[in-house]
Amino acid sequence: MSVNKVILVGNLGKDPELRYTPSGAAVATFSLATSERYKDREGQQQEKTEWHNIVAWRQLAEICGKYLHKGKQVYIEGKIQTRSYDDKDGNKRYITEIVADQMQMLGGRGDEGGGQREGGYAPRGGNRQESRPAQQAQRSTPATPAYEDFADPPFNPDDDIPF
Amino acid sequence: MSVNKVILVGNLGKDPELRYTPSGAAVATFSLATSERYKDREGQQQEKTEWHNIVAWRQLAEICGKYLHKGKQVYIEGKIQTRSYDDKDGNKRYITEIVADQMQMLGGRGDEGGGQREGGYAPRGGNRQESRPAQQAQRSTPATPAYEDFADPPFNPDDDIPF
Amino acid sequence: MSVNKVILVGNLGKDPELRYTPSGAAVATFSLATSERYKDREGQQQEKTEWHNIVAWRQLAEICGKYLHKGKQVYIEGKIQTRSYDDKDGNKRYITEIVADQMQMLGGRGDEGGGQREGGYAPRGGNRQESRPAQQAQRSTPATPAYEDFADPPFNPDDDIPF
Amino acid sequence: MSVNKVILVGNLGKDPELRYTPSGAAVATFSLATSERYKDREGQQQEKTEWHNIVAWRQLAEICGKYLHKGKQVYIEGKIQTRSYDDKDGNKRYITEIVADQMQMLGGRGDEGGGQREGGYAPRGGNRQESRPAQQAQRSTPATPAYEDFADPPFNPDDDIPF
DNA sequence: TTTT
DNA sequence: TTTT
Repeated sequence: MSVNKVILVGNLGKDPELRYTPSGAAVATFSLATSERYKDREGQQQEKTEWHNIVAWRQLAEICGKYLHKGKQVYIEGKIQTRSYDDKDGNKRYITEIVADQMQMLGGRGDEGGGQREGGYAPRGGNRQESRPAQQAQRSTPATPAYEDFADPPFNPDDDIPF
Repeated sequence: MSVNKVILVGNLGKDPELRYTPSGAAVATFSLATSERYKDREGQQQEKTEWHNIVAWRQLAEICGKYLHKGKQVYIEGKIQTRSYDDKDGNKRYITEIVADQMQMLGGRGDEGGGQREGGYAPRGGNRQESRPAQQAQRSTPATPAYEDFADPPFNPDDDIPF
Repeated sequence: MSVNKVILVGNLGKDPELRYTPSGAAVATFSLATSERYKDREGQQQEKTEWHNIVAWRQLAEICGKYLHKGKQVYIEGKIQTRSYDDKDGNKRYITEIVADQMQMLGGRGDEGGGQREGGYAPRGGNRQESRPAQQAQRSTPATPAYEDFADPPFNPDDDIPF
Repeated sequence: MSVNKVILVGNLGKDPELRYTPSGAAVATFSLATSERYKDREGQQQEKTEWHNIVAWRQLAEICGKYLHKGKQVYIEGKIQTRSYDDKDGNKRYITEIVADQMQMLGGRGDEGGGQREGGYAPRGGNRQESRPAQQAQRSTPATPAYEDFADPPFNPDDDIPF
């Protein structure tokens, strides 16, 4: 019953740090700058930069560690998460991070890209029919497209297409 | 290198239609209304309604078919897709649809809910260590949280947590 | 060259607090809960709640103060912002907030609503021609719609429509 | 009570077309490509391109007409809108467009940028107090930041700041 | 019609 | 700490 979604386009302040948990899961962290321009009361153009702590896990972490670098412009989609930890004086501290579930490299040539999703999903589908029913080819074309016309299951257009 | 994302909150115009492809994949379709209020030049409050064609596949289709109904308020996240088809006169026609990959029921109690994603993802992880290393419990609390402090891999907080 | 966008659907943890700056600007603050369900390693359904600090300014603050209350479900669109302040021991602390620029009440009847934007924008347009050229009514209908067919300038459909 | 939001990152297929309505409002139109990669059933990498019809009005239209060009990578935020028109045979046709309300140029150097919003908003604020109350400078630093600590009204940090 |  |  709720939505927690963040969309950022910004530049990395440093190269990502890639680490591994004891059980072997990759985790990449980096900071991302977004900036906003505004005019102050003297009418001067000013700029204000916001720094975001980005965390990526598993396959997406590996890709971030491999392809991102300081200054790179990226699109990040994820969720907001606040963790608590105890600082050196034993006080509870909070840190807010963006847990990425999608990353897109933007802009530069020399930047090989492709959208990347978190998680390394298993392939869909499986035992699908190779043969297409003959009558499908003969179906008439009604004014309203029937369900057979849905040409595109998400993420795997070749899978399970009914015509 | 691109992003195609739609976020809608609106109400169903009718009950969803749930169908199956020849190979057995579920597909649900429904129309969703969003409305915008504005003042016309006479200063009268006006309302303009936009109708969106929503398509959901597989597990998400099943959930839509089972739980959604006319009038229900939902959050939809997905992508824009334009399909072509031939109308009864043989002319090429285009229809733009929103292929949903997330749906959230909103509003009413009596609406059991929970976020729903397209696809029925397999569980992550697998062979994870059950035992937690003893030294983890003794670690000091540095000013900067270490990677062991990342408490929350996305979607499966219990999996692969390093402390 | 950057984007900083947050979209939340959640419920208020308390009634909003509405205050005014010395110069008279309204500011509303409230916390918003979003929750995520997941299965732990014992296969038990678990829920994790994230609390977001929301800040709204000016007209949007007034609306939040007037219409929102504890438990209300809302859609919030805004940006992430981290402020620093000095705590009682003189240490620099950081707090991350969502500065709202749109709010939508969701769900309940008895909730009069309508999308609300930050800022109290001035009306658009101004000296527009009341008379519509006669030939507009006679224009033919080409296969490709001309610019005159754009029926809908955003947010104010009656303003500046060319036909 | 509804949300209709689109976020796109893609490349222009052609230079934008900039036109003016009879009453003088600028309107820019262009098509934007987003592409998705997927593996077909032979395991071959495939690409599917989606073309979006973008419409921008007024000040944003002028900026698009001036700075965008074929191939340029942009971020677009807007809403989905379907218009109807009559084709040359007198049949009602529908076209779905994205009415942009924000545009960001991405990527290229040689691309002067800055976020652009639809509408040419009037400046906020106005007669604000120049002098800051003396006691503000002396306030103590409580554990919980008070409202006076809100350092940043959106879009105009210098306006109406209470300390 | 773009881009990788 | 980035970028324009």
